[in-house]
Amino acid sequence: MPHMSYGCLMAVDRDQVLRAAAGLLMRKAAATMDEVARAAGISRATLNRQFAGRDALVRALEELGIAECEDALAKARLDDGPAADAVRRLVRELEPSAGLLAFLYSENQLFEGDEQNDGWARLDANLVGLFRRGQQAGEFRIDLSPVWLAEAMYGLLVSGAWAVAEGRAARNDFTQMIAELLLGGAVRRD
Amino acid sequence: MPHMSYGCLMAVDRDQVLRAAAGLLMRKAAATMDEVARAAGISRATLNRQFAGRDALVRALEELGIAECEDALAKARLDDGPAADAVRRLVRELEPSAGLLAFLYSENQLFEGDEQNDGWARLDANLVGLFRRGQQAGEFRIDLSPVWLAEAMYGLLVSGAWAVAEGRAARNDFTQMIAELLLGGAVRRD
DNA sequence: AGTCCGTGAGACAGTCATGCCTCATATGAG
DNA sequence: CTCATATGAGGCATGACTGTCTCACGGACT
Repeated sequence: MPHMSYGCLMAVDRDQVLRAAAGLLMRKAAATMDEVARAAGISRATLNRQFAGRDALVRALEELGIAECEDALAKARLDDGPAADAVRRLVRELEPSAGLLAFLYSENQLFEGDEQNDGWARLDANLVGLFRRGQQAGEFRIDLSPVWLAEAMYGLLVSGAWAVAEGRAARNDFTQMIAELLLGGAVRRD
Repeated sequence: MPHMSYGCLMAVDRDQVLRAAAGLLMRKAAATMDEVARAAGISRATLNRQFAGRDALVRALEELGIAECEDALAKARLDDGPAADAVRRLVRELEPSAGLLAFLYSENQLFEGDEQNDGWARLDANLVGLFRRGQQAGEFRIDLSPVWLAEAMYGLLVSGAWAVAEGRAARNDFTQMIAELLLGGAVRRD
């Protein structure tokens, strides 16, 4: 039976490993388990002790992504105030998770097996609900479906993460450029 | 020496194979060469005769994507009329290529090898130029960089392709929903 | 009919990632 | 100090994909 201090350290390590894996896999989705381990600063053996196989790692990454999104949704208080402000808060809260989201976005393997984590469905429902609320309040245009707005927001988050990762955009502009484009579009307001 | 009719048929086949490969790889990026061959209705042997290895296939897919984008850019006449209309024309012309673009978007393997096809750079330059023109003409807002607008357009095309592929959006709405969101955003105009 | 050529099917070895194993080591607990 | 535990290093067997080969079949042209 492991000591409590060990258990505690393992939890920290597990999270660090997950972060490092996400950072690497975002840039190189076909990375070897050995590369992932090296990126996390641990050996392949330890990585395999913590995650039984690549599937388990990706699944854990998915769980982490869902948990972070749920945290962001909670912190953004989607039901408070104007929907546009809620969107801005949400994008800001989602920024640290953008890299992980970008990886999960490209990992369509997950959705291939028909059993997909229902956490995404819950998140989608909340997001769609936010855009629907904005429409019903007269804030948002009604010729774009809430489902599409949610999907587009996800896509813009991924694009933003890529643009920042490749140096095509400044990290400080992340929240602004995504939220402003999603809300206001490219055409100049008069 | 192959007969002319053979050469002609081979060209058609090559394109059909590329289409089928794009259609499959968009949904399952890790598909086997055998699966790709079966999706294209040919045997693995023939697939390997047409494309020497997986790399060659992906490279050919990339070439096809670039060529289609260049065609779309040419047909959209980016320099004619209001920039917003040019964007709408471009999205419409790009629609048939959206699936292929979605695959290439997730194939970050390409950009890992530092030698990336400069066709993308040319396309980027044209697209960025379009948004810059819109800004200079006072059509587009200037607080969003042309580079980001181009990146966002690419991301929205991919998101749209996914939404259509998963049945979350109607194919008929593709052009409209992308162009309108990119140009006008979610907030209702007064 | 005869010939050519593309194709499909199958077999083959080579390569690589994976998962599991053992062993030596260092660090922390008692 | 002694011991336990997690770790790193390395080896090994398995499985999957790949690239290439051979052979037989069928269609097209002469």
